[in-house]
Amino acid sequence: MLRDDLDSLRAKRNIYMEPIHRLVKHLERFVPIQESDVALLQKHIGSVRVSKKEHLVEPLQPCTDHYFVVEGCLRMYFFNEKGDEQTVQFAIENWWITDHAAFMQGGDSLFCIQAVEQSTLLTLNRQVQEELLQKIPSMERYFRIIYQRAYAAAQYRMRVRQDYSGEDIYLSFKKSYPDFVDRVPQYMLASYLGITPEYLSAVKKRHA
Amino acid sequence: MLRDDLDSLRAKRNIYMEPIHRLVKHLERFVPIQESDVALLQKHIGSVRVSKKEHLVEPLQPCTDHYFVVEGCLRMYFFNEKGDEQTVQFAIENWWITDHAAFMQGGDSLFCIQAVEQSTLLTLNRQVQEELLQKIPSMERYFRIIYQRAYAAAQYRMRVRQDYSGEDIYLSFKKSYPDFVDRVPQYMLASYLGITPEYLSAVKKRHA
DNA sequence: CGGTCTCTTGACGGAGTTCAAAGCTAGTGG
DNA sequence: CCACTAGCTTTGAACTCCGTCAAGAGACCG
Repeated sequence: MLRDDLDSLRAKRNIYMEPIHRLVKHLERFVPIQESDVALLQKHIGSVRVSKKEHLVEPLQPCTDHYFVVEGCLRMYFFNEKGDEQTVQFAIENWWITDHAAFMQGGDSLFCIQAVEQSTLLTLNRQVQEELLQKIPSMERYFRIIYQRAYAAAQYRMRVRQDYSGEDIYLSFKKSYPDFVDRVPQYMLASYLGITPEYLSAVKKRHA
Repeated sequence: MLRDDLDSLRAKRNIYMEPIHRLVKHLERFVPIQESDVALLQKHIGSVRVSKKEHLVEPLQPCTDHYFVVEGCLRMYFFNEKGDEQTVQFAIENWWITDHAAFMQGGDSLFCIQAVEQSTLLTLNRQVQEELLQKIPSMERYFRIIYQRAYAAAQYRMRVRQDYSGEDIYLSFKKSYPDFVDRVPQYMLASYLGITPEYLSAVKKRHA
C-alpha cells in the first residue's frame, strides 16, 4: 500500500525511478532478489541514454554488451545481399537484446543494434554478466528463464512465418501487438514481417 | 587414458554406454558435475526407446516432457491451415527438444513430436526438471547455456530465412549439414526449409 | 518553408506454389 | 526372398503472390 503510494507519487511528480530499480522490479517477477544483490547490480551495471537512430552496435565490430530496455525501443537489423535493411528483432520496455552469437563467443557482430526512439538502457557487458551469474544464483535462474521464454517465442514466430502468407502475418501481428504497429516506421515493420514496404502498404490499404 | 580405453572397449564390444551417462558426458562439456549429482539424475530421469514414426507428443495434448536424444532423430511439426505437415525443428544426438511454450506453461501443445528414426531418448518431465534445477546449481547454469545457444541459433536461422531464396537456403543448409540432408525424408526437409517438396526436387536436380 | 525521409500507387516480372500423374523405393506379409 | 503396395519423389504446365522499379504524394525536422 505504502509502496504503491510512493510509486504513484513518483510517477505523478514525473520523477523517474532509477533505471536500475526498473530492472530489479523486473527480476523480482521471476526470482527472489536480496538487498545485497541490488547493491552488486548497482555497482556493475551501467545506464545510458541514447537518441533516436543512434547505433549501439555496428556490423563487423564486437558486440560486448547485453542491453536491457528501461524505456524506449531498440531494433536489431542487418543489410541483406541487395543492401536493404532487414529487421530481425525489436526490443521494448523490459526486453533484453543483443547479438547472442557474437556476445557469447566474443566474435564480430553480423548485426546492427539501433535506437528506434530515444531510449534509456542498461548495459551489461559480457564479463560483468558472467560475474553476476557466478555470484548470484538467482541471476543464473533468471537468465535461464528469460532465454527459455525467448526461445519459445522464436519457435512460435517461426511457426507463424511458415504457416501464413505475408498478409496474414501482418494481421496476426497487428492483433497481438495493436499499439506497436504504429510505434515504428512502416519499412522497419515490413522487413521484420518479411515483406516489402510496398506490399505492406497494399495490405494495409486492403484492411483499412 | 584408462577411461578412454574403457570407452573404446565398450564401443568395440558394442555394449552401449548407459543412456544417462551419455547425458552426463554432455553436461560435463558445459558445467562441473559431482558424483552425487549423477546419482540424482539417474534416480529421476527416465530412458525410453521409440521406433520410427512413433509419436511422443500429439497436438492438443499437454507436453509434459523435455526430450534428450541419446541416439537417433526426432522432429517437431504441426499441420498448417491447408492440412500439410510443417517441420519446425529436428533434434539429433545430444539435442534437447520440446514444445517450450506448452512445457513451461503446462498448456496443450500445438505441435507433434515424432521419431524420424528408431531412437533412444531421455525424458525429463517438468516437475523433475524443476526439482533438478533447484537442487543442482550446475543444472540451472547448464540449461541457461543451452537455451542461450538455442536462441542464438534461432536468431541465425531467422536471418537466413529472410536473407536468402529457397534455393540458397537449401544450399547453405546442405553445406552446414552435408550428412543430414540425406538422413531425413525430402518432404520433411522441404517443410523445414520453408519450400514445397516439388520445388526442393527441382532445386536438387539443378545442383546434381 | 525547403529538403530529405517515408509512404503510396501501379505496371510488370519471376520465384515458388498447386495440381495431377507417372516413376521409384522401402517396408510388409506371404 | 520375392511380390505387392503404400508412401515418397519427380515432372511439367498453369497460376499467383509478392518483389522490383519508378515516380509521385505526404510528413517531418531544421
